[in-house]
This record gives sequence, structure tokens and C-alpha cells, in this order.
Amino acid sequence: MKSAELCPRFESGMELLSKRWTGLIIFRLLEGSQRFSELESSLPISGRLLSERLKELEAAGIATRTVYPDTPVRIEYELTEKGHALRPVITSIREWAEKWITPDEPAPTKQ
Amino acid sequence: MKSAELCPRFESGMELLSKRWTGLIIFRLLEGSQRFSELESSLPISGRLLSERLKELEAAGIATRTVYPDTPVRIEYELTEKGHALRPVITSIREWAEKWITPDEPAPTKQ
DNA sequence: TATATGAGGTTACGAAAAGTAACAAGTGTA
DNA sequence: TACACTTGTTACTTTTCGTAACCTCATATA
Repeated sequence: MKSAELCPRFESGMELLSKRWTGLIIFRLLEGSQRFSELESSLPISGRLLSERLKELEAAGIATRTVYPDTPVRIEYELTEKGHALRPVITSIREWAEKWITPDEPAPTKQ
Repeated sequence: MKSAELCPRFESGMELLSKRWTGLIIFRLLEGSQRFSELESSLPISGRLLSERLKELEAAGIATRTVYPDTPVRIEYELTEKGHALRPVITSIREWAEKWITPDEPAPTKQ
């Protein structure tokens, strides 16, 4: 397994987006800020992984975490400018999927 | 973990693209048909996974596998129309990465 | 005949990541 | 005190990944 160079930035970006769930979380956050529980209930992802992914997105500068000391505490996740810049990516995936994925297509990668 | 509906086609497409290496393989194939060994040596992926991913791409109708009975045998992988339709996706990821990933950024998801 | 070489994989197995469920911290309410 | 609500975390099982060794088929060489 060699590490030949394509564009290292592209590779880095692709690695980010190609982690499971990351794309769907960003899709949700593009609709506006979301609470932890909103994301958890609107995506087929467990709390453990959601927590992990949100930390990664924060670390990558794509999302922010804001604590509102209501009762009970309310925490909102929101995209940064870098995160919002991913809208064209998500849009192009959605357009491709709408054209090329048939509605009854079986899950693509299970065998 | 509930499976709430966003667009099931988007979800399906995202699942495909968010498998590790799939994006980079498609990136390579967008440059033209490639042999197994070319892909293997130009990407940091092992033969085992490359074989697995190529089968998945074939099953999803994104790539084709053609055998040329030279000696030794030569096998070329090539994108289908559905595969070529992913060019805007790859392009938008590359554009985002070029603008927002700093060259010295550490690998995004390792902790 | 025996063996070597090259392409394109497959198998076996340990390591890492994902999935599941139960539990914990902080705060306020009955 | 007991309970509830949100946002996580811990412990444990299952699936996927990474590495290296091996296999198949066809020709080439000793």
C-alpha cells in the first residue's frame, strides 16, 4: 500500500467526507443549527457515533458547539463558514443521486 | 438509532460515496480507464480493499470491468455513464478542499 | 520436466472502527 | 428525597480494514 500523491488537499477533504455519517450530518446542519437530540432522532446514527463525529467536525473547523444554559441545558450545533461552503458538494451529490439512484435500489454496499 | 427519512436516494448515494477509498478510486477513473495494478500503485489502498471496492462499484453500475486476453492478462476498469456523472461531485469536493483545507492540515479525523 | 515470472486477485488473521445498550453528570421540579 | 430531561460516556459485541502470504492462469526459461 503506497501513498502516491494525488492532490493532498483533495485527499484530506475526501477523507473527511468519506467518514460514515459525516455527509448526512452536514446535510442536516445546512438546514440550520440543530440540537444533539434533533440530529440523533433525524439520522440513523447512534449517540456514541454522533458525539464522535460532532467532535471531529468541530476539530476540523466545520461546525461549532454552543451551550445555552436553559433548563435543561440546550446545545446547538451550527456550521461555520467552512461548513457552509460544503453546500455545493452536498447539492451535487443530491442531484446525482436523484438522477441515478433508482428509488428501489437495494442498499449499495451490502453483500 | 432511528431511521428517519431524509431523501432515501440521497442517503443511498451518500452511503456509496462515504465508503472509504470509493471517492479516490472514482477520481482516478475519471482520468480514464485504469488497470488494477495502476489503481493499486497510485492510491494508498491495499489489493484486498481495492478488489472489494471495484466489485461494489461494478455492482452499483458505476464502473465496468473488461478483460483483454493479452499475456499476461490485462484488465481495465472504466466508468459507466452513471460513473462519469459523478464528475461534478468530485469537482466540487476538490474546489472546496483547495479553498478550505490548509496544505499542512493534519489528517482530519485521527485523534 | 521443473521452475520462474507477471497480472490479478483471494485467504487468513489481528487491529481498528462501528453498533448497542446501560449508565452518569448537571440542573431543575414534585 | 426522588425524579426527569438533555447530553453525553462506558462497556461490550459485531463488522470492516490493513497486512502479508498464498493461488491461478498463461507464457518463458533452465
